[in-house]
Amino acid sequence: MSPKHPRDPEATRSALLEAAELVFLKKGFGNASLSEIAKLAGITKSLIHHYFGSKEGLWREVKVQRFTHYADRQMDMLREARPSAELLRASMAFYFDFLRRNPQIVRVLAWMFLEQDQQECLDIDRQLIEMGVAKIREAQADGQLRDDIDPRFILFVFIGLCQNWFQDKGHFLVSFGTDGLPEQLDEAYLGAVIKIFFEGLLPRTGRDQ
Amino acid sequence: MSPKHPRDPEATRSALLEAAELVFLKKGFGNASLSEIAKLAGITKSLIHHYFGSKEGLWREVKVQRFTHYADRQMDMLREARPSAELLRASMAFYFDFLRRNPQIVRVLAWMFLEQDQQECLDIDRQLIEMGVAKIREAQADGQLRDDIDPRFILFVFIGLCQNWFQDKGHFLVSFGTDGLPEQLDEAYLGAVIKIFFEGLLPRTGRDQ
DNA sequence: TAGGTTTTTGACCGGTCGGCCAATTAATTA
DNA sequence: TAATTAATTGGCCGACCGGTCAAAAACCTA
Repeated sequence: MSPKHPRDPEATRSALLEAAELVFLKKGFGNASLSEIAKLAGITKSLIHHYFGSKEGLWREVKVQRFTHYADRQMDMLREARPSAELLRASMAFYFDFLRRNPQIVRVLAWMFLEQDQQECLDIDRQLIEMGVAKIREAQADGQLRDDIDPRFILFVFIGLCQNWFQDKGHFLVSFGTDGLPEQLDEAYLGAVIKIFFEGLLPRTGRDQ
Repeated sequence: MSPKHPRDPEATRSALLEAAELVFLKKGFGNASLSEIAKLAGITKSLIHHYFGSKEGLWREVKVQRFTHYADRQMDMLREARPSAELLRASMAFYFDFLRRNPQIVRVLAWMFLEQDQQECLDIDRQLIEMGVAKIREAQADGQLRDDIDPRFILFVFIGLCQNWFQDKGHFLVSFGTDGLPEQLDEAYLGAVIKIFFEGLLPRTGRDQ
């Protein structure tokens, strides 16, 4: 006779992680309670300790999981990007779109900032940045980007302009208003940012694009 | 004979607020405990309820206090800024410097994002934004800034580029490294950002500045 | 000085939290 | 099938949480 409660440790584990991410990202570490997470995952609180040792352990795992997923996708993008201004534009659109489809990562990064805690993801992150900086440096050497700005600042601004939108988009909606802006606000912002990022705010007097 | 425990309600109140800001901004609302705040302020927990009603009340007051201070200074800046590209540059430096000297506001804003809670400061904020947008629009009409970008996006990017630095500066330091960058990293970043923001990344072929 | 008000205290409450443990149930191995 | 291991449960613990309350202490007013 088959058991009434068949077991599936991996499914349990991932259900737990999923529930934990949901609750942690909504309420933050301190405000989240293990009982709520357990209930949402359909298991007992004790199982959390069985799989992750402690509340901190679970939170750490949630962050690492999200961050590595994030890093993997970014790495994919960087690998296939050839260094040129045109492809930097495309990379920006790609990165922007990734954040749009994975809003969790923006919250994870915000929590990491507030908790001053980024230790676990340092190595991956550094690797990511080295790749990005190298690409930009090449494009500068090619004369496709101005070379009087440190490539690290360029990359930082690149990332920040995208993240910032999804972090403060709500702020924009309620305080800036959307009168006269197109339906697809995300695209409109991205378009504006790309213009500013590449061409700047000052009117161009020459015939350069 | 003089009393052993002289009273000073205002001093108590502000000591309480100061301690609360410290603890709340460090740990967040959920992780902070009233006992810790009270201890730090040198008073009893009960006094918190006497002055602010509840933990939420105290947190709200901390945020409002910080935010209005922030808004006041920004308002000062906007009032005296004449609309021109040159003064937009100066405004950016001013705003940047304000954030540097008031790192708390960056954390407050981050907490507000994560808690989806900006209700209390909406009116002030909207007022601020209207002023900023008006200035930019004037500068566009004068031909000092390109006018094919919505001024709201310009203001948003303006603010974001500054905030982003102080939010992710730590990230920059550990992952980007500082080799070959000047001692005053803040200034170096500001300089780079101003270049990008106004002139863009693409090489300028004409003789325009 | 007498009476009333505000500030401050310390003891206390019910509730929830994270964590622990012994017992039970399912899966694995021999 | 028997023995072992892993997954899962429910009950329980001490600690701490935010909040309440009555009383003491300082201040104000008359």
